[in-house]
Amino acid sequence: MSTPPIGQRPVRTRIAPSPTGDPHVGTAYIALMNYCFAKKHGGEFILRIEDTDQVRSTPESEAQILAALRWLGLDWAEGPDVGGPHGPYRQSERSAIYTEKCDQLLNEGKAFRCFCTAERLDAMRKAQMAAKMPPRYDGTCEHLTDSDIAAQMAAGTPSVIRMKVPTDGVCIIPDAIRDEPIEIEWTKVDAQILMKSDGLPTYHLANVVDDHLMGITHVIRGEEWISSAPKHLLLYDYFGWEAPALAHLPLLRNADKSKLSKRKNPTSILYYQRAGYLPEAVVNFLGLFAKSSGEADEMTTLAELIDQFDLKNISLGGPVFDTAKLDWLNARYIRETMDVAGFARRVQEWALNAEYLMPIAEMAQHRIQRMSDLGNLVSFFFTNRLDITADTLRDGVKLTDEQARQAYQMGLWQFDKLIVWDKPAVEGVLRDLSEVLGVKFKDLIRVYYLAITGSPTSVPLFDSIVHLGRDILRERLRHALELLGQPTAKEQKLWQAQLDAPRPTAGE
RNA sequence: GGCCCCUUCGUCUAGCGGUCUAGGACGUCGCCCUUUCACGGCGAAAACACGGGUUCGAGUCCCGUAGGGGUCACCA
Repeated sequence: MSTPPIGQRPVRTRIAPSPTGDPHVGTAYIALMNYCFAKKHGGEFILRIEDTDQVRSTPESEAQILAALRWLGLDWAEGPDVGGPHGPYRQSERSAIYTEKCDQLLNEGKAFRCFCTAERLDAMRKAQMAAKMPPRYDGTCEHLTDSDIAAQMAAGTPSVIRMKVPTDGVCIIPDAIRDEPIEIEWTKVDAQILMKSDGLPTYHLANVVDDHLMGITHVIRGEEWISSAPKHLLLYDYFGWEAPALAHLPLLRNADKSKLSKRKNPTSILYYQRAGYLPEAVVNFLGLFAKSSGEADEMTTLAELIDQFDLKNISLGGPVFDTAKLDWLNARYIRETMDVAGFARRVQEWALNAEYLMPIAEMAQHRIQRMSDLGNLVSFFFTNRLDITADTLRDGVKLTDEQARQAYQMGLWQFDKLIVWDKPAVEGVLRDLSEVLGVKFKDLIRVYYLAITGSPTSVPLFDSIVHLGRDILRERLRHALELLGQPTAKEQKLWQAQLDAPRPTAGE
């Protein structure tokens, strides 16, 4: 019945991704740290899907994240696909648990029902900002009487549940990779919404409840969570649970030091896969951020990484995700860890496999006379960066350079917005773009053919884009902009406005 | 802006008061090897953000300043 203190229990860590997009290298990095920590201490690493955001979560994203982590070799002992004693491992299937826990807080007076509308809260925050005050919930609903609440409920007014927070004192947050604990005053902590009006919990509630129920002993997560750590610690306290040890890892950065983003860098694991990186090289590269390199060879196996793993070795400065060293490592894995036959096999697995080849064969079959024509026709499917110049992009093009640059930049924005990645969606973006730019569809398509395939004529464009995937597409468009000239901040603003302007036949 | 985190070569980092005229790796550049390219070998340029303390002595400890980042959602 009585659980031993966390320090005496077997280590259990988790990765808890939200399935709202492509599998991110940041997720892989955090997962690797959790994985290594657990293995180092003979513990277990588990996977939980945090899909309480009904609007943005998709099953496709979940499947891709699982596949990506598997590809990297970070196996989990428990998870939505493999089950386990603490399931279900998908938060959308655990609603009843959260409702029960939340009701408990409500009954104990540690949380309260709130009927404030989004509009009122918006106005409130604006006013607070204007008055140079930190935007915080103003407590309007905190002291409603039971009859007030009953009346509102009876009237069917939508409501959320918020947690109560102390009005004075400071929250001490011990952090496993920092020498001193972090301190945050309780007055700086907002009355966080625990339960949304759709009846699903927010991250804060679900995360705490699940970490406890799943026996997580160490929460190793990104630095972006530091400021909400007091809420989590308070929840553990409210429930009378011992909080797990916390460790906040520095965030991976773009070259300009901002938080790693797909706008400035390829961030999808799928991209690195498609670009021909080996999973062992990717893991090795990510592991370098947590390994005190000293004089030792930086090429290390996952086993060595685990063996030397220590949270204290992690540098606190956010590392720039610069893949130059990844390229070098990948080259070494290619030439040092496999013989020729092994290398040939890896290449087959990479892109010369039936799954990847089939759609290409379908597109090419009716466009060639000899099989030897295939190489020139579809080589763009097997390369990362195209070997082209600015003049390649102008071959027979009716658009001006400026229009072409707009077409590429706008495409970059619009393709990123697509939730479903299929042929009609891709075609929709391009048709829409031709309208916005006021150019013939045919003329617009040509500049895309050039940037994507490197040739003015090739296999069907929309299918090609779908098959290449959004990451390679993004890279090709970015490359095209590099060649033709990066849009200035002014141009970007202008073009963005042009896209946002209402149109008679609005796409999307 | 408030709060919080962070700060050694271009990048990843070693350094935990004296051994630092600051070490390694990637990248860059040069030379060598070589029918090309790559690999490999040798070598070079390249950093302690700034200002105050503490100390016999500071990259290492303390305090400021500057800079960067994160966060302030019915997203995680």
